[in-house]
Amino acid sequence: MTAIEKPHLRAHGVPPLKPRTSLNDVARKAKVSPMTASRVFADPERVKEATRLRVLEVAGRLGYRKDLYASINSKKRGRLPADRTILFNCRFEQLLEPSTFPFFSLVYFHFLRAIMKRGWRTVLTDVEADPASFVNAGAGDALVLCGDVDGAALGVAERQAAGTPILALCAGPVAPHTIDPDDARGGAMAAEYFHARGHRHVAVFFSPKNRNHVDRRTAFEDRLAALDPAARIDAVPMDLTRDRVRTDALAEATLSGYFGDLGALPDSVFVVNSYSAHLVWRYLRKRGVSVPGQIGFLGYDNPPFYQETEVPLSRIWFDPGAVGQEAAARVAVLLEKPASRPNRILLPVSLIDCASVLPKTPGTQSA
Amino acid sequence: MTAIEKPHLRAHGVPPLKPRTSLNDVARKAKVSPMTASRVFADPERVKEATRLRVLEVAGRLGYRKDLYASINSKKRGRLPADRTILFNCRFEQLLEPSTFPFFSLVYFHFLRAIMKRGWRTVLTDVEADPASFVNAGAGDALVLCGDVDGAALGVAERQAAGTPILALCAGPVAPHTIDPDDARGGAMAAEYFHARGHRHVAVFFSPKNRNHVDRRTAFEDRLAALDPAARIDAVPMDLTRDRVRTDALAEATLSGYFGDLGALPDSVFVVNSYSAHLVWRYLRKRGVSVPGQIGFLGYDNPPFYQETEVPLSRIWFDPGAVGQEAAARVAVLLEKPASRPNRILLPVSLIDCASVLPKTPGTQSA
DNA sequence: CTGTTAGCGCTTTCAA
DNA sequence: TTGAAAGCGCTAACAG
Repeated sequence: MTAIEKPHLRAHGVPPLKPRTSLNDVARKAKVSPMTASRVFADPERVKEATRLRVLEVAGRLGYRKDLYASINSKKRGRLPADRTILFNCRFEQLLEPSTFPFFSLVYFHFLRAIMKRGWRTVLTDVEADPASFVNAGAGDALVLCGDVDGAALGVAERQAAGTPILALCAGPVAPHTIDPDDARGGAMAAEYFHARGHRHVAVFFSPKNRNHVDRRTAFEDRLAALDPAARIDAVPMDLTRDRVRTDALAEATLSGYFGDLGALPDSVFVVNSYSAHLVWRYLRKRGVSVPGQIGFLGYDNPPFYQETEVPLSRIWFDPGAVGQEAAARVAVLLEKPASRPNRILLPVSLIDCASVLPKTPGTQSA
Repeated sequence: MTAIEKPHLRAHGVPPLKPRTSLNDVARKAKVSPMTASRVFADPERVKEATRLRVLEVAGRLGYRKDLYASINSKKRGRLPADRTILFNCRFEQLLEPSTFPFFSLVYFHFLRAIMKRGWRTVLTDVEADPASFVNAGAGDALVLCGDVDGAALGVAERQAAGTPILALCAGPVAPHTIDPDDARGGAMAAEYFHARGHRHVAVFFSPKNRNHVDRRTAFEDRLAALDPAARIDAVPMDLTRDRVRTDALAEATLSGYFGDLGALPDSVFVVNSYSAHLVWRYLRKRGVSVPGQIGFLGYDNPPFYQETEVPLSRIWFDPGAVGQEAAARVAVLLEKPASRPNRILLPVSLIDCASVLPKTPGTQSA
């Protein structure tokens, strides 16, 4: 009964375990056949009470517990499907440090609930943080990649999941099957929103490394230029690093650089992601710039803080719940027909208008 | 290759699946022994390239994928531990509708990360919402109950997890092993905080159905009475239902009832949970009652909104990350020694002072 | 009510 | 580099 060394587990950081008591051990000690012992746990009614109690007593004393893997495996006589596990990969940081609101958590939990209803279990992993445990998680029937993925990590994941359908969520087109918000539409809607209110000078804050953000910005610029060729757009890159403190410091510098002494403000700002929006809003508030009095504000995503400001902030958003549910539906399809051809689903976005961008009268329009 | 009906799965809402291609099928078609085919996937280097490619080709064509359960089961020759799965149960609602901040999500993700490092996987369930899928999730090596649990659901869970260690998190003493915040200390700290600032008339808002909240309130009253026997405490029950809209409506009524025409305000309010705190704060703000000018405010937990108000709000909190990590450590112990005796761990709480309770000069103290 | 037999799909071991 | 034999722990099917 000593601990066992299994090199291939050691390598993955799995500690050695003591051997378990098996059903045979129990049966032997209880002087019954393994089958009877098995019945005690699978179908107690069919075992005479005296026998059952004896078996249970022995089992308890020996610390017996059914081995799920063996159990499921044996049931495959009747062709029980084997695994029914889906690997859901997301950077833990994105789950653990929901900077302004728990977007990816919500995607995950909605996915989880929907897929469980279909009879599947989920194992959450983070290839990037811990490739070993990702590998250790074993095979899955499908792999969902949620949010940003590092290139190297993507490689590991794809190799591990070879032969398995892979679905990318809010990650851009890194896999054959993807679900993304309709970023182009989001950007265009923003342009229309400002234009309808006569705003002709808008600062766009975006993170150049995030594909979704770039798409939003690009579509925004294209649409605004089409609507109002003379409109002025200041595209301000605002890096989102993986270190929050650093991100905040960078933002501070960027914002000071852009706004300068706050002399000539743009008509409005359009911030294409919620964390940056929060930073921009704080920056302006701290310096006494009134929103929407002095400057219009349009954010992205839908964290609670947009609603808690003195004047609630308009924003464009898409529902994380919809992402999760759509993902579950899509995974179900891929599970049925693993060879489905590549497909990119765009989720509709919508605008919540809180009048944080005031209409300008023609006379007061900026040059 | 037709779909199969398995009554015991049907009952749990699991759809029938098609039989899978097995390693033997592949081996036969590729004209190699099952062993060689096995090596192609377990240890490719050891198979001659030509053979390997042939096997892979056939496997691809037949849509073969390794059966995890069989694989793990067979490895037990060397006495590999069996399952390594922990059931983590939490009401989906609590995960999906983080009213003001994602407390339980954070507990879960922290637990997950810590327990994965130890080589365990996690399956998330909600007995209450879906007992069937809970049962269907299979056996686990331990069960963690997180947050409120309904009595009946608790029964199902306990029966299902018979023989397995059960750990309750922030749920009160519903299981032999528990981890809870030190609510008594939290309440006492609140009392000391108000007393040190000369506040002698405090309204406590709490949810009578939540054990943690009641503990906080009780400890608060006891301690304040001990410090200042003449202090006046208004205990205001504020129900947290599972329907958010209803909760908000009830809160509105309760608050109107308590504050009336806002004539005689208490010195301070102490709200023992974050969602209620949010509601109380909004109520006061909407009616132009200034915090902390006209009324002091002490909240509980640590959602971001406490920091976003004009004057940040003081609060007592404990770290959800600590709950998750402590839980992982405790589960690890229970896994080693399943027969450990019952144990209740109290997590330290601390106070973040944002001066949202102003010191009263003796002359201005209320009666 | 209980036992016997056979077998789940894969892998270890050992021999060729 | 490959294969044959044996076995993982449990359970379906069928007998008694």
